[in-house]
Amino acid sequence: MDYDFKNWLKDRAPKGRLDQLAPVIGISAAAKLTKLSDSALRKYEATGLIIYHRTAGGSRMLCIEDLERIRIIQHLIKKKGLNLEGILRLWALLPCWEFRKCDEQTLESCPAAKDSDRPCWVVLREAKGCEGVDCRTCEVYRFGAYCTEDLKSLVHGLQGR
DNA sequence: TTTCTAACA
DNA sequence: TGTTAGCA
Repeated sequence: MDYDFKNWLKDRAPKGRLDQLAPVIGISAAAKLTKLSDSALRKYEATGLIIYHRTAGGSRMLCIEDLERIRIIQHLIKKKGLNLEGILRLWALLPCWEFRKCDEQTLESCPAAKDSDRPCWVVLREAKGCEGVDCRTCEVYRFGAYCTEDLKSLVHGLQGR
């Protein structure tokens, strides 16, 4: 298998002049923008669905893609009947080693690759880390949010069907 | 203004 | 699931 996840992601992720991953607003402003409470947004983070930026002082900061991620979570809850735990488990099934092209040895010893309950970014944060990669910029974390609608079509398309 | 917890709809 | 209140 040799899927071009980076290009796929480039086509789906929100575009714009601004860096989509740069922290731009605090949680209070984000709450107003999304019409949710700041507690609800913190709950998403506590569950493991989103990794917010933190300021030096420890306050959460959100980027454009975080807002898009919140929109997707809302869609999955309201339209698809999932709950927060369900979304987490769905994302836990992403084959992260395919995205990261881990070698056999790395894959064998990786706790995230064996865990079907929690996404790799949750597992590896409480464990060691993924070769020092920032999960926020990782394709697994980012792709996960966008794949839920058409992961199958991606796979079919890449197999030339 | 932010953090977190807990009660409650 | 999400809001609100109370607190530091």
